[in-house]
Order: sequence, then structure tokens, then C-alpha cells
Amino acid sequence: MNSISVLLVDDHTVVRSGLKALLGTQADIGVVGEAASGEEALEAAQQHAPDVILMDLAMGAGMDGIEAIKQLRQRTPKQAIIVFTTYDSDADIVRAVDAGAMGYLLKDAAPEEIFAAVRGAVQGKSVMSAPVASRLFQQLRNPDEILTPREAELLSLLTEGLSNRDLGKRLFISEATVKTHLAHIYAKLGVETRAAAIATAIRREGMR
Amino acid sequence: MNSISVLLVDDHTVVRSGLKALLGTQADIGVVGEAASGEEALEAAQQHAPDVILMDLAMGAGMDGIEAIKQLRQRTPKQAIIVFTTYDSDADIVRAVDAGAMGYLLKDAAPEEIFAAVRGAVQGKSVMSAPVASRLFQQLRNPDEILTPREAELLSLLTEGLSNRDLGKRLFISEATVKTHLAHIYAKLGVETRAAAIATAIRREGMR
DNA sequence: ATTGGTATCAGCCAAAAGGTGGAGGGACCA
DNA sequence: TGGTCCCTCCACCTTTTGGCTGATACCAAT
Repeated sequence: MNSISVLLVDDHTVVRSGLKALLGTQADIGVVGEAASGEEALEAAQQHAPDVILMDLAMGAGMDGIEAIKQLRQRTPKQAIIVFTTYDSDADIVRAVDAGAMGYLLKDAAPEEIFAAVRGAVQGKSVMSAPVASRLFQQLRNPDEILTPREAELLSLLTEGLSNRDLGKRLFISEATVKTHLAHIYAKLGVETRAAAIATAIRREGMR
Repeated sequence: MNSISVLLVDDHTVVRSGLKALLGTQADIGVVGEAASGEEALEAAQQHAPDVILMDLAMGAGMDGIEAIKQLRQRTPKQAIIVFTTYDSDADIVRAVDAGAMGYLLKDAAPEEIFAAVRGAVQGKSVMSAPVASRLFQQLRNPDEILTPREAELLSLLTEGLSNRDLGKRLFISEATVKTHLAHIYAKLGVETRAAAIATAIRREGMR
């Protein structure tokens, strides 16, 4: 009975069935459930009690991946969560690891890499795609540049072109607080205007 | 022998196997080949002579999806190409259709939608996801969205985070003129702030 | 010759953004 | 317990943007 049970969380049907097909080729790994949203993931995690949860961060509507990770960690801390996503945004990596992710794979990872991550996760090993790892490493080296979770969140919304007022509404904070966060973000990114911050953020990877 | 042969082009292994698994459930559809890049796609298209090519636009390295479509259309014009991608960037849609795509599906499309698109494509029908269709329609309605050379120049500098004053200096024009151009750009892009314009411009491709 | 598009410039005004400095509460850790 | 982040908020002030209205000039096509 040493089959590793896996729960897949992704809003794309094709990605789910792709992973299922891929993981199905491994005798020691079995997909026990699927979920298309953060909410569904919470339910499914309790129902199936999987060993590993493979989760996309970007979920169309409702709860986002980071929030889902946080809640999962609270409710069922024994389950290992591996982030499996397309983009390797700086902020996402930090936030995901912070929220309690065990691994971080990009969707173009080789099948072997995925298998290794799943097997490693149950043993408490943390596996990540090479580009992700290097980025995370870079961030740890100059901690001045790391945005706090809240700042990252703000920056991400910033790249959608929102005004300070809208940012405040979206995050349920005052415009004053938005300005404070922005000032910190500018300082950390080494820019002076929101325009430059957006340009930096989007080009600096990921954030598309 | 009325099975529709399909070639899958996507740099993500999981997406390919997902599509394969999904399409495999349909008796009248068969996957005859896979490719992970534009170059591979050209080869595979000649080798397998598929009826339909399902292709992701965003391919990691090498030739991008749009270029691949163009070349495929030249070499094997009988094959129907369906774009199957995650992001519904305005520019991508227009460029893909322009390059000769028969359909445009988003990756979160329902399986039925995908089947319908494949079947429709061999009959010369063009199928697209609802959000894509509406966006395309919008674009056709205002062809005014084309920026003049000067405006494009300005927009490009804008994405570097310059202020109006700096833009003026850089282009040897007054700040007033900069503002005029910007107003025109905003109108054409359908945004109200420079922040949104930058976000749109950078994501809208090319400008990275 | 008139029209249309592009590029250039002005002035005025309201709104938004950015800079400065300060402040309190909560979490975490030594 | 004290220090250190992080998040939250406020007031005041300057600079920057954006919206509006209008103008001149060049060029090309009708």
C-alpha cells in the first residue's frame, strides 16, 4: 500500500487530465481526486486525505492559490503541497513558499521532474524547477529587494493599471495605506514612479 | 476511415497528454503527432499530414506560435489550425487570425467545446471561445486602435517609466505635445491612465 | 481646393500621485 | 521585555497627470 495519493488542483481541464495521464504511468503514484478551484480543493483535501496536493496558483475565479495553500496548511498540515504553475513570478514564489508550499514546479517541467517532486514531497523534501530555485536564491541573497506579501500583492494589482483609490478598495485598505506600500515598493525596486514600477514588475518576470 | 487526425503543438508535456487523453475519448478523433516547438510543428505537419493542428501560441524558446502558423499556412494550407492558449491578449487574437488560424480556444474551454472546434475546423468552420469572440468583435469594431508611428514611439518609451517631461526631452518635443500624444494613445488603447497603458503595452506583446 | 490625418504647441483646471514625517497595534523572536 | 517587522492610518504639501478646448502647419489623396 505504498502508493502515493495525489490531489490535482487546476482550473484547466486539460492540465488535470494531462497530469492524471502522466502520473498514471507511475505504479507508485495514484490520483485520488481533482479540484478546479480553491474552494473545491479544501473539500477534496478533507475527503480524500491525499499525501500530496499538486496545485496551480492561478485559479480563474474565487479563492486564489496562495490563499488555498494557507488554508490547507491550517486544516491538514500533513499534506504536502506542490505548486505547479506556468509563470515564475518572483512574488508568487516567495508567497507560495511562505504560505507553506513544499515544492514549486513550472508547467513545462519534464515528467521525471514531476515524479521526483511528488515522491520527494512525501519524504519532506522540497523540490523546485531550476529556474524557480535560482530565482528564489537570488531573492534570499539580497533581502532588501524582497517585497513583503502585502507589497507583492499590491504590485501585482498595480500592473493591472489600477489607481490608488481602486487599489484601496480592492484590498480593503485606505488610500493612505496604499501610498505607504507604494513608497516602500518603489524604494525596494529602485524606481521613483508607478510607471517605472509597473515596467520593472512586468519585465522582471512572471507577472503577466 | 473518417477519423479526424490531429497534431498537438504545445511546449508543456502535461497539456499535450491532457489533450491526448481528452481527444482519445472521441472515436472520430485521433492524435497522430505531437510537437513541443514551432520548428517541430513544421516537421510533424509534413510527416503526419494531420487534418487539424491544435497549437499553443506561447512557446518557450525558438519560433513563436504566430510565426509557426504563418509558415504552416504557406506549406500545407489544407490543414486547419486551431489556437489553443491560456491568455486572451487582444493582439494575439488578431495576429493569430491574421496569420491564418481557424479557431481560437482558451485552455479552460470545456471538453465539448474543444471537440466541437476540432470537428468544425475540418469542415471549414471557425470556432472560438466566447470571451475570445467578443474581444475580436470589439477590435473589428474599432479599427482606430492602430497607433501612428510617433505614438508607438512614445508608447515604447512610456514603458520605460519616463515622465512627461522626460518623454519630451527624449523626443525633442514639448510636454504639451507629449500630453496630446498620450491622450490619443489612451483613447486608442481604451485606457484612462498611463499605468494601464504601460500594462497593456507590455503585455500586448512585443514590447518587452 | 477641400478634406483628413499627423505632428506640433498652449493654457486652464481638477484629479491623482508622490514626498515627508509621524503614529499605533500586532506578531515574532531573542 | 525589548527590538524588529509588518500593516495600518493621518495630515500637509508639491509635482505630475489627465481632460478640455483650441490652434498652426505639413502632406497626401480626392
